[in-house]
Amino acid sequence: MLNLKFIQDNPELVIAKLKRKHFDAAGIVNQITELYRQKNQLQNKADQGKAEMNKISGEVGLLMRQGKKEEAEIAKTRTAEIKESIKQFDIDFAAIEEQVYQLQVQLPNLPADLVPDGRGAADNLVVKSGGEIPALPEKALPHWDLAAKYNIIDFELGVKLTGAGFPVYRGKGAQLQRALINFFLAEASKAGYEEIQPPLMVNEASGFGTGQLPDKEGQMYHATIDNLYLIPTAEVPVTNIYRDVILEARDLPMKNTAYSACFRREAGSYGKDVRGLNRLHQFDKVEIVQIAHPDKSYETLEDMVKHVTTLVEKLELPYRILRLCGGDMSFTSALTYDFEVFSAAQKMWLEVSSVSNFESFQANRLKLRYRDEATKKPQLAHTLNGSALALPRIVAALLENNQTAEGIKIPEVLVPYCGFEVIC
RNA sequence: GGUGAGGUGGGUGAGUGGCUAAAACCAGCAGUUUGCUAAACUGCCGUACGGGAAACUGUACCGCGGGUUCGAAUCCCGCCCUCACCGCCA
Repeated sequence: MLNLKFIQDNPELVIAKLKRKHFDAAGIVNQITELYRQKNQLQNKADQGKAEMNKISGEVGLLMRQGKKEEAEIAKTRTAEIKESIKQFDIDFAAIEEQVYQLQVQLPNLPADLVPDGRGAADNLVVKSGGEIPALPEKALPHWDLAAKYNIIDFELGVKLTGAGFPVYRGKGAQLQRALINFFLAEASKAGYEEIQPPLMVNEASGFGTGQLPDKEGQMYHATIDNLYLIPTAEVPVTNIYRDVILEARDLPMKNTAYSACFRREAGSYGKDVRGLNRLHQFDKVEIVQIAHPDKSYETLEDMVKHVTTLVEKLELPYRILRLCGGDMSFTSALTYDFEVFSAAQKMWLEVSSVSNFESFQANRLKLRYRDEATKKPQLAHTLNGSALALPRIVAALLENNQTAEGIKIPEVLVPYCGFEVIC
């Protein structure tokens, strides 16, 4: 959520920037600035009234202690009217605050200057690519057929146990999962991220803090009896560590990594690229999160992009990095880089990571601040996160790209983690 | 699931109607002293929203919401959460 004062002070800038996200903010921004004015007027009136009440109460207390009961009674008679007017001011004030808030949450984050113009996926800018797309033999199989052939992932069994989108990994398939998780965590630790093992369920306050609630409620599994939500990403619990926290500037950046299973209902996405591992209800992911000083957050973003780049390179996967255009970015992001790997049998680019700077958009909602060293005042920090990496599509690409007549070759870097070199 | 206790500032914890934004201690910050470290001493040490060029100042906040009262951290009602013990159990 954008900062209210910032909107108030820079209405034209907000409107102009949001145009690049193809969001017409003029109406909302104008309403906000008008309501803000009204809000301040009301607050002034209410505060004056309350100050008067406090004064009278003080006087009454003094008179009572002096035993001047009659004078105290006289003072009391003055309060009824003031009290009534305060009550009304407070009601109006709360109503306006609520209106402002409802408008405020409708505004997406402002895109950074680097964000390319464009409406959709076709307009994203490829900023880097690497690796080589392998030339597969004629009879190359898609990963779901390879999974069955080598008996490493059982989609049917998952349907029996739970439902579609909950595959069962077995044998070397399960070991490969574990190897990838350990590899990703080890790399993150090496890069200075503190490892976190978070809860896989969160409460409402956490869901709200990172913006899944109230708007995207339908995307999370909800255990209604206990009112807990299964996390769609470790970003939720890890970022919420810093909810309502004021950090010292010298402690920034905070760097955390976490492996977690991720649960997504994916309501409404049925039928689109859902075969095999392409889109699941439960999947594994290692996430990296940083809390950065506002002056440093774009350096931090570059740093995170580099980290993810080394991962796909070490896995020897053909990849490309996209800088998302205004129309394709998420509501909350200021700048996002998507990582895609090429899955050679499907002949498709698959998104395996999304690394974003949210600037203070998330922090404002989380009340995540740091103490400015010069002014000693709390300021909103910047939050960033990225996948490093999401497993299923990595596995899909690994299986498809590395298939040979002798079996599936494991990338060298993973062999120590797997304990085998080939799946056959 | 049963029973009991409790939610106060970064932490411990005092406060049961006005003199309490809230004692005391610890941590933290600045300084004095000291050959260094340490210790001792002195001062500072909440957040948000308003007003003000600023100094400064108004209001709100003691889990959340409501109520009683001239006045509520303190009394009443509802909700949420935490802890302890017992039972069950990985």
